Amino acid sequence: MTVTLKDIARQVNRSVTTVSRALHDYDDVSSETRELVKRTALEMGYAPNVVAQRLQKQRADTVGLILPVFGPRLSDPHFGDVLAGVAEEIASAGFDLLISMADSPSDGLDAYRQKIVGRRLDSVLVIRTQRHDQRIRFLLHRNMPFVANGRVLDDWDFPYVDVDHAKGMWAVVQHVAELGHQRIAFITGSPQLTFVHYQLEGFRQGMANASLPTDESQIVEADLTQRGGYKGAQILLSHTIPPTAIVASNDLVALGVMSAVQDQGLEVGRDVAVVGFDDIPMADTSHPTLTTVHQPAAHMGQVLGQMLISVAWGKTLTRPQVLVEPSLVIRQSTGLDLWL
Amino acid sequence: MTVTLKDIARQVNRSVTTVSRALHDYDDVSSETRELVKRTALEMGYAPNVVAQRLQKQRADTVGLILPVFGPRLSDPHFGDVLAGVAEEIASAGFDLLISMADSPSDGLDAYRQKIVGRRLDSVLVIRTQRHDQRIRFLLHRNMPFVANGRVLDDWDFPYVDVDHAKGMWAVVQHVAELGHQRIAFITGSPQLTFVHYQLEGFRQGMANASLPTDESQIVEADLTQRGGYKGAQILLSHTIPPTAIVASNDLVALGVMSAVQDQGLEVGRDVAVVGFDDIPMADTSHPTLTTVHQPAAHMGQVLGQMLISVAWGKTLTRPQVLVEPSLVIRQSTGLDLWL
DNA sequence: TTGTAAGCGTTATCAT
DNA sequence: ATGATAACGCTTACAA
Repeated sequence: MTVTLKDIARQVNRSVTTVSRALHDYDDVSSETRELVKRTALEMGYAPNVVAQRLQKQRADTVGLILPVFGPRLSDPHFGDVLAGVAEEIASAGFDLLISMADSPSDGLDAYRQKIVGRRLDSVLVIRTQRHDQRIRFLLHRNMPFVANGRVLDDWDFPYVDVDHAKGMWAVVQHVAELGHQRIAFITGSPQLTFVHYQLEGFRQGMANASLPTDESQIVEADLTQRGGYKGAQILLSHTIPPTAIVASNDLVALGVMSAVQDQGLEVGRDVAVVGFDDIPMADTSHPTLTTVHQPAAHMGQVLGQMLISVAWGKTLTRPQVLVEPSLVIRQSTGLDLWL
Repeated sequence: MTVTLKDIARQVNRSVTTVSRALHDYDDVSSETRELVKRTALEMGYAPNVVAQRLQKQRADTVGLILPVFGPRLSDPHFGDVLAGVAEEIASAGFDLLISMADSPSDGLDAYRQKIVGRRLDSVLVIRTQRHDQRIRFLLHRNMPFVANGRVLDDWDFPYVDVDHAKGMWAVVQHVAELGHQRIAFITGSPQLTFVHYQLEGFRQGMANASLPTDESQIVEADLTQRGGYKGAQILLSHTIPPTAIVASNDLVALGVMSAVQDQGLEVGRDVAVVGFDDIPMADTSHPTLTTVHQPAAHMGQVLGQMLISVAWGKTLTRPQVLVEPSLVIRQSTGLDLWL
């Protein structure tokens, strides 16, 4: 059925070795043979068996991503953009992206073992890092090439790309406080997540810097989805003294918040200011448009992709830790003109 | 460095064969040896070399997706949801999802050749089908296992899962016409795409059924993104007689349309009705919420996943062609209450 | 119950 | 310029 080197060899009356070398343009094969081999290969519809090549070469030319059970879904636009950047970048180096889902809730440690030790992957992308991330501990311990999209709180040395969430959130609070808001609420994801941790840090520092007290009851934890934001906002708005501004851990949550605010008959930007994080495309076309913190998702994906390829090749990275500066994008949901 | 069967064999003083059989629970190996082997394997941190297993077994346990150059981006929520369904489903069968990007604009025919003939993939998912799709022709011709998410216009027999776009769009027009709209515009993607073709068919039939003339200048082609929708709406609204309703090929486009409408100082649902297609999560939290055609994305993904595994195993499908009934979801963007 | 040997398709080494 | 041989790590007849 499938055409192998052996088939071609038989056809052209040469050895398998010669055929292999001819196809790879080795210069110790006569031009006639080379031509003959190449033509025959084409005619017979030959394509190399990548699996065999890999067994021989001991490389997989593949970057892996293991989706944690409680991680971002493939349908999260920000994550999708990062991933698109990664895929694009590694594709240009001939690498593929292998996505598997962690079956166990143990963050897929088993999956890592199986895929990486099993030589199926040359390097691994770790996403949605946690404050003390078992996956990273495991990968470091097994000495496996990986790059993380996010940091950890432990003092470990490993390559990552992250946005400065603390600084971003600090700028958010600053902006909202300058608009005159005093009761600023925050809908977060699990504080186990590193980026949430840093956002909280930035939030608290921002509040302190604006001489505002941080009311812990104004900080609610929710699923990092629109539904989570909707529910979180409902809780906050039902307080006897509801907040006048609601800040969210990401844009999806913020969109849910806007929806809840509007369903209460309130106007976003006038009655309640809303701020997100990520700057997904939706943030610019929602109504009102969403004030948020911009993350260069695709670009970060590309950087991640380059790093993943470098570590896959065993190179040492010239710049293993990349911390991207976020930027505040002020739009209608904080109703700038109305509050000044 | 890496632990192989040979290493274990040496350690326990048995042959590689015995070790292999012990690990696979063959019953012709003594329980003592089995225990010994398994314990040693665990201690040594053994994980099978999947590449070698595959070369031997001649299977890849991998489903492939080759992203066409002009296809949906990973950041498209609807597509992400479908893909999540696929990934989830095939993961439970121990399959992985391999994503590569077509480098050539030739729809990735080369990529198909390389990956499938190269035995790297057991089956392939084809997305965003075109009216006469070269990829499908190629796959059929090479007799390769695949499942398409979408149909073609040629009379070919192959497995697919699709939504009845014609029926969905027909229902949209029906709904909008019943609200009293006469000038109904349509922002589409390229008519080369099968789903756009069927949407156009449904649109025209719906218009005819409502005794409305189809004005071709009211049908504009755009990128299937929010930006595309924004631009398309701008064009339509600048007509001397602008439409009172704008229907879009998907929700992303519709969200862009809403944004453009609102930027013109018009109110969506009152001045201009807007309808999308897909029912992405955003459609429910946008402001106003978006009337759209629901597609059971995750479910379709799961069905696709099951079919992909079946064809990968060479099984014949009991139900190779699945056409899902869409359902109209009426929300605020067609301002039902206002028009009645 | 265990071991030997062949083979999956490819590439690298060493002869010729 | 070409070929024989071994090796990558694993599975599976077949033998013992």
